[in-house]
Amino acid sequence: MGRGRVQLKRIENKINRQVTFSKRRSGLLKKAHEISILCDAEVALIVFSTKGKLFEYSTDSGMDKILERYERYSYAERELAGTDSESQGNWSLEYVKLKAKIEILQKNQRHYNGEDLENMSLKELQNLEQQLDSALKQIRARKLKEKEKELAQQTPWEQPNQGQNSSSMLISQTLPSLNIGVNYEARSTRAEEEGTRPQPARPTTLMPPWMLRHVNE
Amino acid sequence: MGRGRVQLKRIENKINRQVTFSKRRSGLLKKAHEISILCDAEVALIVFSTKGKLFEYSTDSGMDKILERYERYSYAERELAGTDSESQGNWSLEYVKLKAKIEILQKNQRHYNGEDLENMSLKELQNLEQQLDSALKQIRARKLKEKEKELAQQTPWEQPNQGQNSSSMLISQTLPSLNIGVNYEARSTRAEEEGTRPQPARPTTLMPPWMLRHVNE
DNA sequence: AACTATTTATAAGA
DNA sequence: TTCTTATAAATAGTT
Repeated sequence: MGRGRVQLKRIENKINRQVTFSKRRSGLLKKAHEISILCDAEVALIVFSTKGKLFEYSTDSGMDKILERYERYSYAERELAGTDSESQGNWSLEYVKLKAKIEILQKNQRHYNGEDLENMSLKELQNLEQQLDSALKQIRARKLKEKEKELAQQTPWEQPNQGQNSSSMLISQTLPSLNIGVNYEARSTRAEEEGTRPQPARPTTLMPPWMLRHVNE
Repeated sequence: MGRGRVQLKRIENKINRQVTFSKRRSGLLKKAHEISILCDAEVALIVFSTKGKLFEYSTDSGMDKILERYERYSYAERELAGTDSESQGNWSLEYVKLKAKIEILQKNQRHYNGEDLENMSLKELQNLEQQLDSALKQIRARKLKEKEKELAQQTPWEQPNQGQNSSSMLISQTLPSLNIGVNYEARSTRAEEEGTRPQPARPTTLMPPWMLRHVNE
């Protein structure tokens, strides 16, 4: 568009190419934005220049979310292809497994949110209920503790009870029933999240390691 | 472009929006392709229609490669620190990122299990409590329904409930221990036109969620 | 799905 | 680089 037909061919003149890139890039971004607004679409656009500089546009839902959605969407189709296409790259297997693990975790989380219950059996539901019930108990115990602490802070003359010991003890006393079983422990030592406390060794895991194998690998 | 100025605003008329979407989409894809050829750029374009249908374009290097490159690029920017030992391989960054995501999900899940509450504030605890409380309500409602169904099945003169539900329930009740793992959520093949969330008839993980809990560690 | 009247995008030039 | 301008392209409204 402009003073001459466009030939779909790499522009050899470097300067020219750079200029055209700049112009067309902004045009492309603009149009991506327009379609997203006008048509209520979710758009993600990524452009790397020849020199490797990144330009991007994404609907306000955010690039990551869209890419995730894309992964989810296309993951299914790829998987149907079967093992051979995946298994050639050593890492892609790893990757796929991690993805699968995430899927499972997310599904699980939906269950904990009371979503997605349609296909659960009675037994599964009962287990889930019990689990949540006991979790609630612990949370309430903890809440109480927290409130006490708050109150204590309002009475400066009192020595504020400083016991995270006592609190955690209380908790584990309240709810010993679930933490039975095989101690499958393999945490990596990353502590990037916020409250980085040296978390007390976690007993955990009712599931024998061999069961975990599939998910874990 | 066309017989009237364009207003950057969602087109309310549904038909119109759909038509415009179709036209502009092809225009956008074309331009994406053009810039990639003319300017030798690497381009990835993802568009989800309102109805959730996916359209995509990517330079021949392939969508995955570009997305990977993107992740690497933006990841590097976001976390200048970086796990140096990992960052040499291109894929390992992806890997690390997934790992991190899993960590977060797991941490979350621990909270849902009533564990790891020591560092949560009162407000967080309250939110969590509320969340679990409502989840429990839903679970109990669902349980009730499932019980009813079970009862109905014990009366042979009644129309036998012909659900995939019942069969999967039977299976998971009979031999929960064997169907673990591996079944990475067989995704149903994507219906073309249906609504936003193509996840209606989810065919259950064969693994009971309460077992999955221990994926946690 | 085709057809234009117009608006936009942009290749060249300054 | 930025602006200007002639023209090619894209496309809104129509058929």
